Amino acid sequence: MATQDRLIESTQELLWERGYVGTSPKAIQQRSGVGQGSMYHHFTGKPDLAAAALRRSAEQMRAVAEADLAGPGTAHERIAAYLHRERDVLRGCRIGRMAQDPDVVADPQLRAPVEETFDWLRGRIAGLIAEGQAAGEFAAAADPADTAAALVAVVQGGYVLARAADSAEPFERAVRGALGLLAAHRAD
Amino acid sequence: MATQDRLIESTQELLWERGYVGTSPKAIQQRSGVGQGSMYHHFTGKPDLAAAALRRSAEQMRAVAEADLAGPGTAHERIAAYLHRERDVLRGCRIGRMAQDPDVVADPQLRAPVEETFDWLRGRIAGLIAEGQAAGEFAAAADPADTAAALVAVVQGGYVLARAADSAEPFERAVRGALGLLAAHRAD
DNA sequence: GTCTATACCCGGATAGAC
DNA sequence: GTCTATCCGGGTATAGAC
Repeated sequence: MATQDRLIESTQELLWERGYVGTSPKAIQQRSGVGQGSMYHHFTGKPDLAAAALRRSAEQMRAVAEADLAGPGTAHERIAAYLHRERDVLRGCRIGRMAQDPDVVADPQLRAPVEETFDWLRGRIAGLIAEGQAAGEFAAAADPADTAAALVAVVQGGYVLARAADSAEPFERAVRGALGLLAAHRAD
Repeated sequence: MATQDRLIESTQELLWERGYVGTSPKAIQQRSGVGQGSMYHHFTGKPDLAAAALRRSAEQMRAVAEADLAGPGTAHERIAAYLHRERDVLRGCRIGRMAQDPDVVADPQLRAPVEETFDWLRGRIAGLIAEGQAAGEFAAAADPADTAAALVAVVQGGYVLARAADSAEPFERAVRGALGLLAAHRAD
């Protein structure tokens, strides 16, 4: 693997595990096996490398979500597949985690991939809900964009509750609860 | 105000703004106006002081939530009041934020107040939902604990989406979306 | 109780040799 | 491209004087 890729991949992992403030250049060098000079040759510094890592994580998250959302089945089934996807719940969301870090939120280069990912995800799910409404699969009363925001929030908040409890259970409850409420909306 | 209280209060603020890793003893001393020696006289170190600050924040969060949840009105109205409470959305939740920090999650002293707060909140809301079901106000199909977890997760996840977007809008959408789904569950 | 001095390692980066 | 040396400040604390 190319040196840049090893740096980016190690940075992705560390950002996920320890956040932006908690991730040091030295730790990145150790995990990637890339030396100091080499790292600063390929990237101008920590923010630059973190931005590259976040862009890649955002791409990957999008691809993984799209795999479920574009799958077979009704809108409800595809949303349920997304929510029930197997996850390492206690690790949390590598993109959502960044939203807690003030240094990330303050830097447009770092915040952009985070913002874009959630904008896309909310829009994608809102589209599915609208589709389901058009097909008579959901009641038409709910606003698709609001409902989509709620569903995405349940996942992100589910991670918070799971980490707080040091157990995946609250995440699973939240997802079941959300799908239960959504089911009540089905037109049939 | 007593020296301890100034230290605790400043630590509460800094933990909220910058998280545990992002909060240094030096910053606490500067914000509180308390000197180095004084700080280490009253607390054994950063974890000790952070634990005291988190316990206090947990108490306060609980009191604020209880004010809405124990208010007048039906179960649905009280839950809606809690969800719609005026918030400085972009600041996020001072307790939920801690769940992202690996050093907090790894230290039982620090994680305990976080875990207890969310356990209490989920239980309190689950009780309200059960009450509403008994009164015929909600359909009996939904599991109260699951639904409560979903509602709490919507709030926590709403903060994540809002900070990602640098706007309160996604939070408000998520709350509206959740209440919209909940409304569909009303027995009438 | 509070102050100043001191310690030691880490964070984040630059410089210049190879 | 990569390595080692060097820099300066900050993080987190201890020691001992007042």
